[in-house]
Amino acid sequence: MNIRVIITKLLTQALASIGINSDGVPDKDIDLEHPSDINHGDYACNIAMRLARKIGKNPRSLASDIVANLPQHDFIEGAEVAGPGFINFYLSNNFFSSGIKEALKAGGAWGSVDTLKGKTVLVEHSSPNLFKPFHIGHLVNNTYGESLARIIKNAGAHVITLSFPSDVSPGIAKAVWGIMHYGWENELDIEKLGEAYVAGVRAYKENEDAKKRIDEINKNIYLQKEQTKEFAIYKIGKELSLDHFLHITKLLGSHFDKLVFETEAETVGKEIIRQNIPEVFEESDGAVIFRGSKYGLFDNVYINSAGFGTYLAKDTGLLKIKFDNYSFDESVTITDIEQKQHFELLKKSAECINKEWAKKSRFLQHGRLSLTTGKLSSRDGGAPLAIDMINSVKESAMENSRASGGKLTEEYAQQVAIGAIKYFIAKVSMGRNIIFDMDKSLSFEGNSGPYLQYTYARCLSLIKNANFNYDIYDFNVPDNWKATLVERLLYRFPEISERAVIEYSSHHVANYLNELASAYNSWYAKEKILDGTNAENYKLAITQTVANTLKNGLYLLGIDAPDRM
RNA sequence: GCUCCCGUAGUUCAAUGGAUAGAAUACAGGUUUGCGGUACCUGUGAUUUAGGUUCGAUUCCUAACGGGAGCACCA
Repeated sequence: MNIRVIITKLLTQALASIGINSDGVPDKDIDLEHPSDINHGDYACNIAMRLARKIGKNPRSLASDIVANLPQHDFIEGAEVAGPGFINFYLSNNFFSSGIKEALKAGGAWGSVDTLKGKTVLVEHSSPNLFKPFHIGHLVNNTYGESLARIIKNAGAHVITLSFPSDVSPGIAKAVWGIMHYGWENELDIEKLGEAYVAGVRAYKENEDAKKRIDEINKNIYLQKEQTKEFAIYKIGKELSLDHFLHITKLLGSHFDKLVFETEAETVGKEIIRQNIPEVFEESDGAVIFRGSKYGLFDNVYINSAGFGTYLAKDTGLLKIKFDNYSFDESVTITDIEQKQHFELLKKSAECINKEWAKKSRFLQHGRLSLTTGKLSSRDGGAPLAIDMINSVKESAMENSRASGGKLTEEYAQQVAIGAIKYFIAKVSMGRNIIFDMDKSLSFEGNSGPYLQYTYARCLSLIKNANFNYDIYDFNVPDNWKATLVERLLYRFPEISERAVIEYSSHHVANYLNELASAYNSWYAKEKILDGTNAENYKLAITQTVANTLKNGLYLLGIDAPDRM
C-alpha cells in the first residue's frame, strides 16, 4: 500500500479520536510533503496549521493532540510536532527495506507509474529544417523532446513519436541556388550544404538577379516541377539532409515512428484553410489571413499572395493529418520559445476549425540557447553544429580518462559526451533560456551527466566484486541499523517520475538523480560496503537499487548508463 | 508602441504558498593502507526595488527598473 495513503489514514483516525470527523477533513485536504530539510523527517503535514483557526486552537497544541492520538504502524518510526505546527513523520527500517525489495523485483520497470495508463500520446519534436545543419539549438529540442516522450511512456501511455521536417521553404530555395552557384550538384555533402545556404541568403539580400532566380526556384520546388534542374538538385539535397538528420538523432537515442513532410502538410493545410473562408479565414491583400486580433492575438498570413502556405498553413495541415491518421488522447509539440505566440495563434485558428483539434493539442516551448564566448562556432559563423560539439566533448572525455590512467573507448566516450550535453540541458526547467559556455558549462564533475554515469559504474563494479545476485532478495536489515539518506531518497523515485509527467518536465528527474548519487557517494566514502559482516547483503541491495534507479532515471532523460567508463 | 516570458551566491541552475532559500562551479583549506579520487569533507557567498493578499511569499496580485521573445506574406 502506498505510504501516503497509510499516513493519511492514520491522520484521519487521529483526527476522529479528538472529535474532528472525516466529513470536515476530506483526505485531499491532508497535504503531505517532503520537508525541504530531510532532518525534519520523511513526510510533513500542515493539517494542524490549516485547521487551527477554524476550531480556535493554536496550531502547535492541535498538532500535539493529533500526534498523541496517532495509531501505531509498522512503517512509521515516529511522529513529532515541529516549527509552527508541522507534524513530521519518520519512516521505519521495515518500510525502507520492503521498498528496496519491491524496487529490485521491478527491475527495469522500477520507477514506472500508471498516470497515463491506456492513453495514446503523439509526441512531435526535433523537427529539422532540411538543408540547414543540425545545430545545438536542435540538440536542446531533441533532448527535451526525447526525454518527454520517454517520461510519458514511463507513465503507461502508448507513445507515437513524430518529426515534421521542413522540406519546402524560401530558405531551401536559397540553399539550392547556392549549390547551383558553386556547381556542387555532383559532389554535395553536409558541409557544402551549409555553405550553399549561407551564400544563398547573402545573394538574396544583395543581388537583385539572384533574388529573382531564387524566387523562381522556390516556386518550382513548391510546385514540384520535376523537369527543372533545381528540382533535381533539391531532391539530392533533401535526401542527403534527411540522412544526416536521421543519423544524428539516432546517435542521440531518438527514433521516429512517423515523418510528416511540410510539402504534404502544405497541400492539406491550404485545402482546409480555403474550405474555411470566410467563417474562419479571410482574404486580404491577395493573401489568406487569420484575424487573431479578434481574440487578443495578432493577424497573420496563412496563405501568401503567391498562393503558397506559410508555416501556419503547414502546421494547420499537420494537425489535420494527425487527426485523420491517428486516434489519440493528446498531441504534444515541442518547439523553441520564439514560436510561442505563433502557436497560440495556430491553436486559436484550429479551435475555430474544429474544437477538438485545440482541445487535444498541447504546444510546449523550451528556452533559447545563447552562447557566451566559446572556442566552437560553426563554419558559417552561426550556431555550432551538434556533431562538432559532440566530437569536441568526446575528445575531452578521452583526454580526462587518459590523464587519470584510464582507457576510455570511443563508444563509451561518446556515451559520456552525449550524456554530459543532454544532462546540462535536461536539468534546467523547460522554458527557461539556457546559457551555454562551451568551455565551462560541460563539466564532468559535480552536478553533471558523467557524475551520474560514474556513480552508476561504481555501483556495478562493487556488485561485480561481491558476486551479489539481487534476484535472491536474501537480505535483512542489520541489527541497530540507522536508515541512511540513500534509503530515504530511493523510495521517492516513482513520485518523481509521476511529477515529471504531470508537469511535463524532465528537470525534476535530473535533480533527483543528482541528489541520490550525491547521497550515495557520501555514504560510500564513510561506509565500507564489502565488510564481510551480515550487513553486507543489505548494503549491496541498497547499492543495486541505486544502480537501477540511476539507470532507469538516466533513461528518462535520454541518457545511456554505460557499465564502465 | 502593444502583447507575452524571465530577474535567486562572482558564474550556471534548484526550491507542489511552508520551517535555517538547496546544488554545482569558482575561491580557501582538508580526506587514502577500504570496494573506481570524474569521489568525499569544511568554509566564504544570493531572492532587483516598493507596496498588497496570507498564520506564513523566491513563489500569488499591482507598479517601477533590468533582460529576452513575438507583433502580415521566413520557419
